[in-house]
Amino acid sequence: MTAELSRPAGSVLGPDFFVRDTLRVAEDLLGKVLVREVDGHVRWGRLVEVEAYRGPEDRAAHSWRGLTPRTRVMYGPPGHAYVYLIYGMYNCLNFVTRPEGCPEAILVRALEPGPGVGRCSGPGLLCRALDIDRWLNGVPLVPPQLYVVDDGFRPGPDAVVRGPRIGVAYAGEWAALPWRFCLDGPHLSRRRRS
DNA sequence: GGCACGATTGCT
DNA sequence: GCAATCGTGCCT
Repeated sequence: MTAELSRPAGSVLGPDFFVRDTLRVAEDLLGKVLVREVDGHVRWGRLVEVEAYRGPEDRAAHSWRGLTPRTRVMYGPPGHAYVYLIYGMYNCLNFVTRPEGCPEAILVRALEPGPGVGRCSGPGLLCRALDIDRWLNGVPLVPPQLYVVDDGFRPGPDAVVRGPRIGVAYAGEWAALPWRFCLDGPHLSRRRRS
């Protein structure tokens, strides 16, 4: 069987999708399918948890400190992967949004696992499950390596849950903004508080 | 060159 | 509660 046959059917999201307002893109990403292909082997999962980061004014965003070697990709064109190493042991995957020169991105925090993907709640484990590391930093989100597909699934009107972003308590007032978007279910990195 | 710390995770 | 583990950003 070929890689084509096991790819999810649908349209690939391009720069015109990611260039829009970052909060809007984050919400619209819920339910879309993240696809990773390694050596012709396809793995995918449905996006159920993402967070918006809007620099340089957003103190929680890496781009808060401006243009540095690490944040260069965030300043680049939309529809590219921003991957960084965290705590020396995990990678985190982001999608760059907004036009070139506007350093914003969306952190991918959890997937509903599809074929070839084990349970992977949390940005570090998700990257491990999909074989995503910093060598993919800066690559465009196009087939076959790494891309996002709209397969027609649409969350129900009340399915989207918003809340404060995880792990950014240092960011002062920015930490409280409801810029984490989830589809409630068993695959979130942290369940909604009762 | 040195040093503090992190958009995490799992074990005590 | 805390250690693992290392690149990044800021300081000297």
